[in-house]
Amino acid sequence: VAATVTPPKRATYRHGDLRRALIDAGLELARADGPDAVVLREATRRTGVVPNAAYRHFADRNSLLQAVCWEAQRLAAETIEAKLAEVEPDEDAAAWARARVRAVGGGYLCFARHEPGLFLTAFSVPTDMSGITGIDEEGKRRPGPFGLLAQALDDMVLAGALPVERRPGAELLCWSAVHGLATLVLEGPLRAMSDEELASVGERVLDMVDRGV
Amino acid sequence: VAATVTPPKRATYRHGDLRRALIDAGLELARADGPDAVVLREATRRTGVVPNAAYRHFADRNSLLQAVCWEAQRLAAETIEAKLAEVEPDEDAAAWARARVRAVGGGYLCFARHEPGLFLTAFSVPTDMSGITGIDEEGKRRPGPFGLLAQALDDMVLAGALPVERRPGAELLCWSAVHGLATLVLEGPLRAMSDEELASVGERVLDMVDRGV
DNA sequence: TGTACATCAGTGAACGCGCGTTCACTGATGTAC
DNA sequence: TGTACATCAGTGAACGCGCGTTCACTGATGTAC
Repeated sequence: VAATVTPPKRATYRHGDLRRALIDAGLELARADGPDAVVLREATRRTGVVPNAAYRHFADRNSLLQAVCWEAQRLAAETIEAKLAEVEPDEDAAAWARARVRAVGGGYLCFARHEPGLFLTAFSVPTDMSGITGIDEEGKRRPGPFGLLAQALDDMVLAGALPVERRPGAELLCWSAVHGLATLVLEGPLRAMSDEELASVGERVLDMVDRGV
Repeated sequence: VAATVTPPKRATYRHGDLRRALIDAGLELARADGPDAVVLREATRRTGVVPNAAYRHFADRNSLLQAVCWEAQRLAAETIEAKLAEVEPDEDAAAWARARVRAVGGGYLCFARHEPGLFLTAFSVPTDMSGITGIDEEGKRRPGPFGLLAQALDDMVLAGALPVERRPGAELLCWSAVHGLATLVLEGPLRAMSDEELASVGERVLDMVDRGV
């Protein structure tokens, strides 16, 4: 859709960090038009480099997409963490834990709304993120979106807000509900929905999860 | 992925019902590999016709895809109707209505599981199916998947199993939960799930909806 | 400190592919007289 | 019942496009002596 944006210029022969630059370019493409828009040639073009240069850093187009996908997941996790940080501590531990789970869901929906392309890239590209384990970022291991949810649910159990026997698999219930709403709104038949509508339906979905889990 | 399967042969110059044949071919492509696989040229190839012949019946590739998408929705509706038909009447009107809503969800998941390509084609191609109104089929108007759900929820209200004030928008809650599970399992990070696992998680999601709506 | 050389990041040119779509055509059909 | 003609479904050939990927290369860097 969008034409080549960045005028490719470079002083040095070596690029510096081409790998990083390609991922960033791919991220922009994904942001604008979703995972299918992560086109190897376009990424190199925007980086001011010849197409095959990418093969020094990625085995093929798919490897690049994979890297972009992880990055998108990391960004999603950041949005969720921001929402989590907004939750103010409550004396009632159960209520607080509950609020945190809601915040995870809210952050997820928020990310879907504001970064539709990245959302699709993060969550509909075949990647194994089912583990609770996280994502590398500058060396540290941090929990991904799924990990944050799992953690919040664990906290609910600790706070006595969720019976232990209901805990296993609870991630899936939460995730399904919220993910479903997100995709229906993004690519599905609910695209016409306004921000307010989404917010209110979002709350209702979270209510349902809260009551039903 | 799949090579050209059908050897193109035709006795008459005129095809008979090329439009129908192209839709059917497109449906096969969608069944095998999802909406992106609905490729105009391949559809004509399988129909034993020259590529541009398609333009007598469809304005462009997208029109064909749209037609295939509707057809896929119709098939989804049929699966759901089959599940609905299996629900045996209950003296308790409320319980029966409840069971019918569950059946709608179950049919949806069932379709997603057995026809992943068609499922994606039906529900992730931009189409306005938000109306409760249905789909043309041999002249008759029949409710689509969404319509069946709406109807089942209406019945719940009538049976007193759902407070009227909770009715508006309830479709979205149900649909989100079930659709989310379906897409997570299909293209998302839960692809490894076995049939049994899916069935049991499916039940739990339906429980959640049941309790939470 | 200076030179020889291995390393490897980025280049230049090209490949084969399949796609959607357009053009001017030809062949079979159905209708009017 | 038979012929002239309009209609339009399907043909044949071609277009431009952008993609992923491969090849043999050249230029800058860093290390060993």
